Amino acid sequence: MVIISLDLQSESPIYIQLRNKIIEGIASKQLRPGDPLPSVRTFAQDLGVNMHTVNKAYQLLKQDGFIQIHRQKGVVINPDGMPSVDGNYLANVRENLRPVISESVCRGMNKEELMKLIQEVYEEIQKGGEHDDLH
Amino acid sequence: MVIISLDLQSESPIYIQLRNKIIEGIASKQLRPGDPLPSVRTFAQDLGVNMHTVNKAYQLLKQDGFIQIHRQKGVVINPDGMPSVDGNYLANVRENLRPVISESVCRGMNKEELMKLIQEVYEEIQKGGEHDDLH
Amino acid sequence: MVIISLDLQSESPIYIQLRNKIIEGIASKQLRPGDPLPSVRTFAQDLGVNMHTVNKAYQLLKQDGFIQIHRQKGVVINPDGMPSVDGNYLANVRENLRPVISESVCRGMNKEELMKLIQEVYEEIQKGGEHDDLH
Amino acid sequence: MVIISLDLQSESPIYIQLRNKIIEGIASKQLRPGDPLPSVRTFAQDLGVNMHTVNKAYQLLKQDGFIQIHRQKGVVINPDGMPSVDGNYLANVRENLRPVISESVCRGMNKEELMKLIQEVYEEIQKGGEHDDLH
DNA sequence: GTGGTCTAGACCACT
DNA sequence: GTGGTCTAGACCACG
Repeated sequence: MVIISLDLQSESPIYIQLRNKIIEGIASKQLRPGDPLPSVRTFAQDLGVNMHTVNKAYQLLKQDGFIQIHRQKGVVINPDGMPSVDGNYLANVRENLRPVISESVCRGMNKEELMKLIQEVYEEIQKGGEHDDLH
Repeated sequence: MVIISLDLQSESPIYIQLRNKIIEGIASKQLRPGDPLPSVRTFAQDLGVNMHTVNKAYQLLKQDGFIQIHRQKGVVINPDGMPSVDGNYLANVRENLRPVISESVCRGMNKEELMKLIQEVYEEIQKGGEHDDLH
Repeated sequence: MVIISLDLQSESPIYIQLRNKIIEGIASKQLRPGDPLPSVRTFAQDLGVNMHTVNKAYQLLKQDGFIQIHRQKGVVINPDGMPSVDGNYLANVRENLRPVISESVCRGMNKEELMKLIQEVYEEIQKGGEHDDLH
Repeated sequence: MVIISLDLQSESPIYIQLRNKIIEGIASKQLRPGDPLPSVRTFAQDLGVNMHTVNKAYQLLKQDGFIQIHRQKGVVINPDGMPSVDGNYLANVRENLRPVISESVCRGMNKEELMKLIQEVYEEIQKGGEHDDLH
């Protein structure tokens, strides 16, 4: 599995960063449905954080359907596929996007520049996974 | 000035919400450079929040160059124009966008759908200001 | 507020017991929408358990819409009303009821006895609140 | 014997699920007093779970008088009849029912709806056995 | 003072 | 060995 780097000084909680990193891993196909994730304890040790912090990230991911916490196999990327884009999620994303886009507009970005930026990030995410298909 | 609605149960701090709402106001041209903003005290009372909270939002906005705070004239949208898109800001946006886009990808949105969503939000923001150009 | 008794020896986790007790309090109208709940710390001290245990119960209740965790007012019974009976919840209840009812059937209870038992518990819950309308 | 489906991601332990499924089988008369149950080993293999897990379920069932375990004859549904409804069991059921009923009340179910739900589940259980009286 | 986050360390149930 | 639960104690952001 690819190295996950956390910013322990960041304002955003570690468990949120971890959650996001794992989601990025899935988006970039470095992690695929059915793939195992480390146990809370070993992962915590590897990352240099507390067990509970990893657990909190796992609980979030489980709640949203990204992973399964299995009684036998441990933790795996949800083999039944990812959660879908429901109305609830869409509303959420819109609400998250609003301030970001607003600020960009204020700062003078036009629609084209914004679109280009989004596209760049989009491709950056996909590119993250093309180097190692094996993990 | 248009009514600002805050979600007091939201996970995001009130002062951040307030900051964002004001930025949205600027983006939608409901607030224009030179426009006055309420004093910390009256604004706090109108919103039903703590004075410190409004002050914190103002400090953030001032720091980023969105507003100016004068002892006599009070608070105004920066008449010298808005801050620009510097490398620092761009890097920040990218970092904020990554998890959102990643999750959308995981949930099965393709690039076109994502672009359409962004565009919708973009236009939604601009539309917010077309009703009352005066305030 | 009425005394809440927890069984620290029980097999069911304390935070689940606490969650249930609070729900029972709402069902019996000892707790009404808008009523405040103690802070995690004071409640923990009153109950003789750890802060995190109370917090976990609160998080569960918040997640299901029974309470709101308010930035200003602290924790309150959801003033906008209780969550409704959706399909998801119904399916859940059925799944929980199945083994209980099955075992009762095995042990020789007929439908009438079962109904009577349910009714008794139902009225027991409502009766819990008739003594003190004030809290 | 009818297929038993276990949810390996469920929060409730597998051996409890298994215990309950067998009790449901008895309640629906798919399993009758004297009927044999698979040996621990074969059952474990069929279900794809650990031998200890099946054993634990059997021990629980034996303890409550639902099954008998003989060294030679193997495991059978108790031919001397099922355990009865004693005060201990009743108190237990009431305690289990309380939170479920409370939550239903909170969510706005009235007594009639609740009764109807119970009745439905009750009949669902009985219906489970009408297809194959033989096994 | 409030909840949110994080740590360290412990016990237990489950498989 | 796994996750689940609980404790004690700490720091911080928020209001």
